[in-house]
Amino acid sequence: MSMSFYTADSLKAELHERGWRLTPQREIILDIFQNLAAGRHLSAEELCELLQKEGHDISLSTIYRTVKLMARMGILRELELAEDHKHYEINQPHHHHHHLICVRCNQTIEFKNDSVLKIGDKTSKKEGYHLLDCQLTIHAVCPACQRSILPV
Amino acid sequence: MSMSFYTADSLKAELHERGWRLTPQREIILDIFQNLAAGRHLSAEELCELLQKEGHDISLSTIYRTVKLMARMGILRELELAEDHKHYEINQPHHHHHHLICVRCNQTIEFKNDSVLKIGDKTSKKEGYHLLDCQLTIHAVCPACQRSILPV
DNA sequence: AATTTAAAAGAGAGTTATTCTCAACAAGCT
DNA sequence: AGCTTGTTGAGAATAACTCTCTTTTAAATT
Ligand SMILES: [Zn+2]
Ligand SMILES: [Zn+2]
Ligand SMILES: [Zn+2]
Ligand SMILES: [Zn+2]
Repeated sequence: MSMSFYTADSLKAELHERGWRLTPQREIILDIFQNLAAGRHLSAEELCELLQKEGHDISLSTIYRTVKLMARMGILRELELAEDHKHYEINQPHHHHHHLICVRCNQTIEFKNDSVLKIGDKTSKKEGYHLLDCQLTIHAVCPACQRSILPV
Repeated sequence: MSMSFYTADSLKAELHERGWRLTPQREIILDIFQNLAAGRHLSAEELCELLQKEGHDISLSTIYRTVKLMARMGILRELELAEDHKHYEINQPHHHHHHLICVRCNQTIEFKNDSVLKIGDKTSKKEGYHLLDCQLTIHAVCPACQRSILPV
């Protein structure tokens, strides 16, 4: 699994390894995710608003490019919740969690489970893959929706 | 977990329970997925092409509506692979599998792991949710992409 | 078998998250 | 300081998916 904490310098080093550059935008976005409350995740739009609130005008194009880049580097987790857009959060194995989603009302519960990461480690190692992240997504019907007779 | 095999009759019964109807379109689409090779999954577009090849003209609207409906009933699994669209396959616990995806080239390996379903069962039961499906998605870098110096 | 009612299908427009394009800019090397 | 090339920003383009509305039809009722 990738390292659990990135500084501007370690990000710079890892970018340079691949011939890429550390820009102020990338540094600021990394900083936002580093300082996000545990368990909080942002969509591209939410990240854009948060950046503006803090006085940083970074274009949506750059935001989309940066979170995708960081996800592919293993710095961010790309979460597919039951919505029509992606969420991102910093990738720290210690705070690893997974999602239990109601397919009717989309209510989502986060839960932890240590064996999931072990399965991910074992499986990727066996195939020679370099693990970045693993996510268990459970689709189910929540208690409230089980009681309701309403369609969907 | 839901039943592992649906006939037209059992689908009809389950639809009627909720005041819904069994249409020829729904029956045909169920049949397609029942007869799909194990491990094969279809996008909405792919399903549409396959239906046309077999002489069934079902509109894309209906296809999108039907796979979404069947996923919410637990009949189909909705897979979020590393592409820009969803895939569907029949939901049979016996053939349950999960996905190891290269974030650079999107190559996907399917693998089985019995404990994943157990974790899903335990977690949903604990929260009072009715389990429909659970999927472990591993994001990683494949051996070929580890060797390549190319960006992305 | 005919009637009735509401669910579902089909066609196409509409939505929107995300990607693409390209000119202007700037990080980092010499 | 100058050069090379990766990156940004703005907006257009893309495409998966949903919505709207009219027509059709499943299936319950008479
Ligand atoms: Zn989360
Ligand atoms: Zn619910
Ligand atoms: Zn599969
Ligand atoms: Zn690869």
